Amino acid sequence: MTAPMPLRSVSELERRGLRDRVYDRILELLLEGQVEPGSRLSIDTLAKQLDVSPTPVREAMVQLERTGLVTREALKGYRVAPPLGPEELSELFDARLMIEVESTRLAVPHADALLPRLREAHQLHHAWAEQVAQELAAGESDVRVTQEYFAADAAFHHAIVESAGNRYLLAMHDDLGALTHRLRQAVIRGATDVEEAHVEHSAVLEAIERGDTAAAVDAMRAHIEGVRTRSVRDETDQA
Amino acid sequence: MTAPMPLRSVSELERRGLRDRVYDRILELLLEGQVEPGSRLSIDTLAKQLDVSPTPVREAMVQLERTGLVTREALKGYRVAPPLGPEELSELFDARLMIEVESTRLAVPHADALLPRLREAHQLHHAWAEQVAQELAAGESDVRVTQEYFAADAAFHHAIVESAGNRYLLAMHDDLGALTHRLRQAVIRGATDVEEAHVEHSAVLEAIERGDTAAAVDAMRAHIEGVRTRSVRDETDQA
DNA sequence: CAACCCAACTTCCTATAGGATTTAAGGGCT
DNA sequence: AGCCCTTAAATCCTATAGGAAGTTGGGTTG
Repeated sequence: MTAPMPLRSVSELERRGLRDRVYDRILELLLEGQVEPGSRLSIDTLAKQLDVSPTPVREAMVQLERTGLVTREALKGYRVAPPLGPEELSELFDARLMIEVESTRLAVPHADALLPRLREAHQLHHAWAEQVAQELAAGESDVRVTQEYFAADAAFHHAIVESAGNRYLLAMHDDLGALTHRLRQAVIRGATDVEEAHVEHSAVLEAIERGDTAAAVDAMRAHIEGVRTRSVRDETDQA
Repeated sequence: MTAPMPLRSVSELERRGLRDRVYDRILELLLEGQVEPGSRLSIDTLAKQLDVSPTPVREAMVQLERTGLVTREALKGYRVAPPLGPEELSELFDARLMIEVESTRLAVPHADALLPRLREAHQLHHAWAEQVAQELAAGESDVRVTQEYFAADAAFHHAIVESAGNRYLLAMHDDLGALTHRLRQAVIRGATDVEEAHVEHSAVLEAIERGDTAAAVDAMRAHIEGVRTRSVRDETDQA
């Protein structure tokens, strides 16, 4: 007979239709940051580009509306969401602060499961941070390198929130993740930014390794505030 | 010429297509709680019942997926989400606790704008709570009365989160709102529940009136924990 | 010259049709 | 009887067509 085999249940293998693949493809386009904010996203045009009919594209757009990356106006179509204004930025950081601090608090007791993945993500973050720093020093800017750096950064935070063991916290964090991503693209300005971020990550990691909840929370708070500070600094530099 | 008239900008009058109305209609059906969890939601059947084509229904379902009220399995269709298990319930309360406590903290400084609406919501909550208590004493249970009571309760919390002045907090709170609503339907068991809830609301209101942030936060925390306690108590009573 | 109006085009939105997949039922085999 | 396979119905999913609303441009009028 079929003994208790480590067979992953079918319900866990999530099945995907065409609509989901179209969603992923459009999401890529948006996160690459090549399309400028405010520009129109024509259903028919996207359908032709992706070589599918408008119907699944339309459904993917409904799904994308949720992420905040696109805005919809009935009978007028979709647009790439405009860039975040100062007050939206501030509110976004406040929300992230709340979620990540609480997640850190809840995650420290589960450090056993968390630490391996967190160390791996931290190491990747370090490697790509150096790459980015090198490129900045050389005056280049490879899109793929920055993409990988962002992914490593996101993985670090994602691991912590996931280990908090609260699916709603995780869902909220992922929701903000897309908006945060668009923010990140504007944050790398000085070469010191990535290094500072890595140092702050290290502080969080070490506190978790020691099992020091209070220190971990403080370190996370300091990190988020650090990102906020660098963000507004770069913003004003740009102006 | 058109002087600076108090004309509400067109962008604020949200335009609505058929898809949005279908969404509202299906949402009503789900929040009424008449459809049993786990049952299938056929696209075609819904389309016939609402007398529209399957296309807008399909898009409304994509939108509903986000609320957590329905679950989707590709090529198999949609189902009414199963009832929340114990751990999901616990996580939901933790998430609500985080959001509402933080919102209370942020809302107290804006008490001027908040208090009028909060007092009104509180009064409504009181009125409907008495109605519910009367019906429970008489052994009846009018669906519309409990609906109104839930709406008043939601309005109270919504007012506070809205006054926090953070759109992301508000969005997250509304997201949890749908799930919370399904939870509420199981919470009214003893007649004392609604009275206890009202007393706890009063404590929150009074603390905000005094401008006492710490007390307001504590009162809100006590309220959420109170709901949690009553929820699990009624749950075990039922078993 | 500016403002308005009208017409043609573009785009979105809903409805319908057909292909693909799942589900349920019935007959045959072990 | 129990299990499996096959067949039919129902359902979901994608594609296409046509109607409705919005957008753009040119022409006209004050």
